[in-house]
Order: sequence, then structure tokens, then C-alpha cells
Amino acid sequence: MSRAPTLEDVARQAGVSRATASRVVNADPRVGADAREAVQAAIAALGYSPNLAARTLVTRRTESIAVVVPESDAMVFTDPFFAGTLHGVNLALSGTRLQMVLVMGQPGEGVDGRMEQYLRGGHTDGAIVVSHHQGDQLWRVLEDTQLPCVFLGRPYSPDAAVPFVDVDNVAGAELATRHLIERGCTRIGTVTGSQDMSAGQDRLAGWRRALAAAGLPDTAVAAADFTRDGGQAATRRLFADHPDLDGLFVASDQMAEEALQVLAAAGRRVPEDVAVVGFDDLELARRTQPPLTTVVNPISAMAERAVAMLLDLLAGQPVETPYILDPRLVVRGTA
Amino acid sequence: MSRAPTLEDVARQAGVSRATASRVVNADPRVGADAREAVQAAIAALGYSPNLAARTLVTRRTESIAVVVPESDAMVFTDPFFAGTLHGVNLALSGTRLQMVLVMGQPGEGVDGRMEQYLRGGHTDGAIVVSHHQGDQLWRVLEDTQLPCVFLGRPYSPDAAVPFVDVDNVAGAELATRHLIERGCTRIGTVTGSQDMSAGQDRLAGWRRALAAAGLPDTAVAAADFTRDGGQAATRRLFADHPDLDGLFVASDQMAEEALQVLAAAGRRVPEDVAVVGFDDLELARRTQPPLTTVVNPISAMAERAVAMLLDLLAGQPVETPYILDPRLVVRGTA
DNA sequence: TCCATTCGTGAGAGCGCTCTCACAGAGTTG
DNA sequence: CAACTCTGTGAGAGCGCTCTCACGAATGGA
Repeated sequence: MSRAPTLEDVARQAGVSRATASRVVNADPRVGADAREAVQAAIAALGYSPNLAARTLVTRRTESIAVVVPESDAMVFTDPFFAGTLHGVNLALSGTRLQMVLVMGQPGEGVDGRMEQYLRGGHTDGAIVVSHHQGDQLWRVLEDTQLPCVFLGRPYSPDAAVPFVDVDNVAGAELATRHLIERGCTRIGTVTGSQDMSAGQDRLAGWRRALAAAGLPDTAVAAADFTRDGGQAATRRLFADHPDLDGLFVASDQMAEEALQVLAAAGRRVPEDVAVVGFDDLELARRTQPPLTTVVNPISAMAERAVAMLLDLLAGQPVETPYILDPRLVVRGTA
Repeated sequence: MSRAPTLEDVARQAGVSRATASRVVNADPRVGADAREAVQAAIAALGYSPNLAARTLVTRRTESIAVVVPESDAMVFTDPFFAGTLHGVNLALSGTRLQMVLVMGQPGEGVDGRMEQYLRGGHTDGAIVVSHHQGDQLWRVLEDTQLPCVFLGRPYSPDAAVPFVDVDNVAGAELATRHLIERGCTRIGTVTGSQDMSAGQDRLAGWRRALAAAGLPDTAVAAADFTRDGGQAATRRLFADHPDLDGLFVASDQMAEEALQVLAAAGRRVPEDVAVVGFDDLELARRTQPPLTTVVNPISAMAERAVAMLLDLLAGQPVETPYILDPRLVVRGTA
């Protein structure tokens, strides 16, 4: 066969018009039983499947949504956050006819690259945007494209008036820090996440708030960037500068795992000498020695929520935004 | 503006015909300088970007390829293999104008679901298929769609005559096991991967081959499925049944990490009492206690290669298939 | 000087589909 | 029984684009 069968072929074979064949394909109820059966038989016989480009051209719907990851480096791949997001999106998309299109930034590619091209090209009905950095002006593109979108995590730019879903990072960090305070820590440090991401900023702010409320000093800060290497180096610096710390809040579990190793290597017992709390509750939190006390970051649930919001947006319904999930502390062995 | 600008609008604004405007958009060299500039100005002024559906309809090219993951459960998300694959594909795709579309199986969805619909709909120019299980009859769909595709990992079904790229899992397992033999182990067990995947089968076969060549028994086998829990349980069973083992080949690093913990909990020293070799060389291999000796599974390189093959296929060029990469042993602390 | 070639451009035919509109025939109402 | 609604169907326009073909003007060799 040189050419894929078209609706025209189906219609001819079934002895009906193209319009009727189209109705059957799209499950339009206003079709007689005879015609319906004839068309269905023809579809089966010819192995017909609709040409989506043609359909999209007229309906202006693509039945797919983009998951946009502006992250340009490899970090996103080692980050379990990423996998959790995809999982949630996929979960939320089952039951719908929508497909997920992963649109990733290329190394060394600006906003003007393929990604923008893709979004502007009307290739998707909507977008979920994750991991939004300070520099990204992506929301501008989305704004003037009018493409319905939901951000996963509060956009860094305060002037980006887009719907988003997030966990309350400030409250989460506060929860973690308060837990350290309640168990008797008085000299509490923190290893921060990237300060060009809202999650990094907020978790630092939450730590500060808890300390301020307790009247404790908030000077033991070591800046990191959510990477393992960064977390390790920051922990070393922190304890070199503040050898007397008895509590540590680390802005992510991956960094916390590194911190635990640094502390172990330095001969400090956890939680006896230093109590440690992480953030995210990744799988690895259950496997550290001792198991990591941490704050649950409900990534998958957030992703599902984001998709639900996007679906509402696509249906023209109003959405509740921002949608902020409450964090929860999981007490394990490290604090 | 109620409607996105079309090529017609651009042409009118630039005072040229639609055909000429189209030529400028597609970088056709046979356009005069005046016309080119006028069109480019019009494009900028109107904020035009081409409608991809319309373009696809006539060119029959979508400029995107599918990464197909038939995996129906959540395992794929916790598996770093998955991230590495996406990383490689993304890397190989930079520099091309192709986009990556992630097509994932839904929980409880058969081959007939959205995924097949999507593939059949001509929504992508080609496909990379990963993690191909025994049950998946996906390649049949791909076969009668005539969609160019490359499998990442040898397809389970021997009658699937599709191009694929893989690491030589048999040789890799052999390498690992021979290493154990060379360091003096004589009672060597294995924790296997899923036997409904070719990687699982081949790694077991390689282990067998090395033992046969050395005249050692190959009876200490515990079946697992590449999951952490499965690996842990299998290790326990294995040492309950064969308490005298002095060497262990585990078919994946994730399972090997669990095995190390089981051994540590049982009070067996690694590598003194039991030497352990894993497979994959994930990041975690560097972090285990002691660091894991393992076989490099060049996931990202494989993915890049698969994309390169797919691009050749799309260009109508012949491809070298199967493309088998050589495994390499990384000796660290556990063996 | 003339014909062949090249170059830049425009006209127009579709790509395969959906969807509006029109219409015939059957059923329903006052 | 006239005036309706309702139901199933077909005709046909048109979505925005590419690409073939045709054509006039400029160029080049004989």
C-alpha cells in the first residue's frame, strides 16, 4: 500500500458520505445503526486511523500537553523530582485522551530555541512548566502565546501572573526547623538550595522564621544549589565556620544524604551530636544511616493537581490559584 | 487579536505572494534580498509563527520523534535507567530540529490504548522504544505502521526484526563473573533481573558462561526483577540456601546496593567474606559502602546511538544493526 | 541577434479532516 | 391536516500550509 487510507476511502467503502464516516469516528450519536456498522467494518478492513494533523488543523486541538523543563543542564536527570513529576502527570493523564510531550531545554539553548518554537507552533493544547529559574523568561512566551499553562512550583518572577501549584516551602522549612528546636537544638545551621529558585528561597526563609520565633541566631548559612556536590561542599564549609552546631536543616534530601556522610566522616554522631532534617522525602530518605527525618514534598500529587488545573483551564473553567499544598514532617532517625 | 497571524497575513503585509513568504520561512535560497527582508519584517511585526499542523498535513513530517515506554507500572520512574535514556535522547536531539515526545503506557492499559493510537496517528516521524518486555506486542504495531523505529535494548521477541542498539549483556556479566573468579572466588551466586526482559536473561547467561568456562557450579541463582525489594528478598533467599557463597554477581546496581545492606546486616564483610559485582554503574555505585565494583552500562551513549540510527533511518540511509556496545568493568571496593 | 538557461516570483491545487448548513423523511402537536 | 420538531445524512467550504508548475526578466553562449 502506497498511501494510508483516508476518511474518504472509508466512506466510499462503507457507501456513505465522508461526513457520516467522520461522525462514526468521533462517536457522534446521531448516526443510524446501519451506517455505523458499515463504517466500522470499513475502518477495520482498511486499517484506517485518522490523520491527527488534519484533525488538528481544523479543530485547533492537538490532544496533547507539553511538560516543559527549561533546565538546560543534566541536573534534571539525576533529580528524582523530575521522575516524580512525570509520574504524576502521567497518572493524571490516564483516563483522558491527552498525550504528554516532554519539551526540554537544550544545553546552551536560550528561550528562543526549539522549545519556544515548539510552544508557539500550536503543537500542544497547554503546558505544565517545571523548575522555573530566575533567568527564564519563558512565562513571557507563554503569556503572549495565550497557551493555557500551569506552573509546578511558584514562578520565580513575582510579576508572572500565572496559575501555579506548590507546596508551602516556607511552612515546610519552618516545620523542620521547629522540630529541631523542640528537640533541644539551639545552634541550628542550614544548607540552602539554589537562591534563583523560589523553593530555595522559601526554604531558607522558613528556617529563618522558625529561628526568629524562637529567638535563636540565624547566621549559620551555607549556600548550595540542590546538587549533591554542592551540598557536600556547603556542609563542610558550614561546620568549618560553625563547629558548634547541634542542628542542621538541609534544603533537599539529596544534599542531606551528602551532609550525613560528611558528618559521619567527621566523627559526629547523628542525631546525638548533630540532628539533621532534610526536605523532599525521596525514597533515599528511608535508606540513609540513620534514616532521614524530612519534610514531605508531595511531588506526584502536585503534578496531578497541576494537570487537573490545566484540564479545567482547557475546559474554560476557572481555577483556584495558587494551589498550595501543606507540608508534613516525617520523623525518622536523624532528628 | 482574535486569530493567530497566518502566512497569508505575512505575505499581504510584505507585499509578496504566499509562496514567497513560505520560501523565506523555510530558508529557501531562491528568494531576492528585497522580498526576504520584507517578509522577515512582516513576520517580526505580526509575531508570526507557522502552524505546524498545517505544515505536517502537507509535508507528512512532524519534526518530532516518540520515546516509547511501554512500562505500565511506576518502576520506570524510580529507575535511573529511564533518566539516562532521556538524557541521551535529548543530547542527541540538540542540533536537530526534532522534538522528543514521551509516550508512556498507562497503568492498566493494553497495547490498544492511547499509545497505539498516538503512534498510528502519524504524530511522530519515528520512535525509540525502551524497556521492551516479553508481553509487549508493540513492535507489531510499529511494523504495520511502517513507522521507523529503533529499540533501545534487544527486543525480547526473537522474531522482531527491528533495528536495535544494546550493550553486550552476556559479555558484561561474563566480565563481572570472571573478575570474581580471578580474585579467587569459587562459590559464586547471582541475583537475576527480570527474565521477561532480554537484559535479565542475558546477564544470567553471561554468569553461567563464565562459571562453565571455569568449571564452577552455577546453581546459586535467586530470581529477582530489577527492583530494590526484589533484590533484597532474593539476596536473603540466596544466602539462606547457600550460606557458603564467597562471590555474588547482582544483575543491577540498585539490587546490588540492597544486597550490600543485606550482607552488612548479616555480619558478612564485603569483599573479604563475599565479593560483590553489580551491573549498570549508576551514580550510586560510587556511594555504597564500600564503593561498588560494577559493569558499565552506557545508557546515555546507547540512547544517543539509537537516535543517530533513527535519524539515518529517517534519511533513508541504511543502518548498522544490531549495534552492540562493549561493556567495561569498573573495579571499586566490593570485589 | 537569437535561443537556452537561470532566477525570482505568483497562481493554484491540494493535504485529510471537521463542521455548518441544507434537506428529506418520520414523528408530534393543536 | 397544516405546521411544527426531530433525526439521519450529504454537499461543500475551508483550516494554513507546501510545492509544482508556469512565466517574465535577466543572463550567457553561439
